[in-house]
Amino acid sequence: MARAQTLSRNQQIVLDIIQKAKGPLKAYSILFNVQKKGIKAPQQIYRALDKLIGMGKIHKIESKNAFVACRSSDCEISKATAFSICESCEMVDEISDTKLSKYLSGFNHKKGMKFKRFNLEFFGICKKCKKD
Amino acid sequence: MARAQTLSRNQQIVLDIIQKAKGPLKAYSILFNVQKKGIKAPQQIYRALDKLIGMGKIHKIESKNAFVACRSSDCEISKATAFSICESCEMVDEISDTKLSKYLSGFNHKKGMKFKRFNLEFFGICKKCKKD
DNA sequence: TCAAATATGTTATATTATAACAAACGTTAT
DNA sequence: ATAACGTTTGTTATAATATAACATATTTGA
Ligand SMILES: [Zn+2]
Ligand SMILES: [Zn+2]
Ligand SMILES: [Zn+2]
Ligand SMILES: [Zn+2]
Repeated sequence: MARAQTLSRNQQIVLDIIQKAKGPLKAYSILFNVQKKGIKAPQQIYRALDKLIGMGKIHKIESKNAFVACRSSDCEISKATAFSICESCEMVDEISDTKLSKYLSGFNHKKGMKFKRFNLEFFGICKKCKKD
Repeated sequence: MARAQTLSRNQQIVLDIIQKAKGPLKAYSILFNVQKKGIKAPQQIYRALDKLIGMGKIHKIESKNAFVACRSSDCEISKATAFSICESCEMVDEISDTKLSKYLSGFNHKKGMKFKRFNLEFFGICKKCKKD
């Protein structure tokens, strides 16, 4: 069983650029940024992204088709993710709120479905954008 | 001010097919299904989808890039949406739980951002799929 | 050291979504 | 009525996002 504790070359390159970024990055923007490092095809990016998501190192912001580094130590397996998203500047902030997370993790569907995972996205205008 | 109480031709066609569907529909699958009615181009579908979303008649399931009819009378403006999604059969069910909705609508970000809207997606295996 | 699993490189293609422009239609005010 | 306005439609082209398929290389571990 390959419990990938260590990242492969491409995975590390992709993770680095996502972690350094100020905001969410799109797959093709990552691709353009790493072409100098020898990565040439979308597949290579998407494969790294998939693995990194699986490890909980990054998250996908579904409403934006973009990727952010995980800033919380809680969600190593990305089972319970929540984000705040500014509709003006595109800023994304990972929410780690224990109460919220517990509340949602304990939430059960009336129709008897047991949830394994959730993703929550809040939208609004961030403080910085409100000033303008 | 055009308060579209009434749907346009294409909007009605697209809404009809989404409402009749058993599960979420993708834009291009809608397109193929309405070509007999004279709709020929993706633009026509996406324009109708945008308007219908704006009216709260349908919702986009972000993690699937697919669209479902609104089954709840609560979310006329799609400000507070929650879904349960089966990872096996792709079934999507809109959750309308007043307590959940109130809890999330009242949730405020620590960093002072005021939320206008949220979307929540739960994932698991539905009852029907569990039996297999 | 050999087999299995994982990662890579590469080309091609599928899927999802928007841009741009022209024409038709439906209101409403004059 | 008719001009003016906003909205909807039709249409062609293209952009952006994501996966298929296959060959090779590298790592892991029995
Ligand atoms: Zn996280
Ligand atoms: Zn902002
Ligand atoms: Zn709804
Ligand atoms: Zn199911």
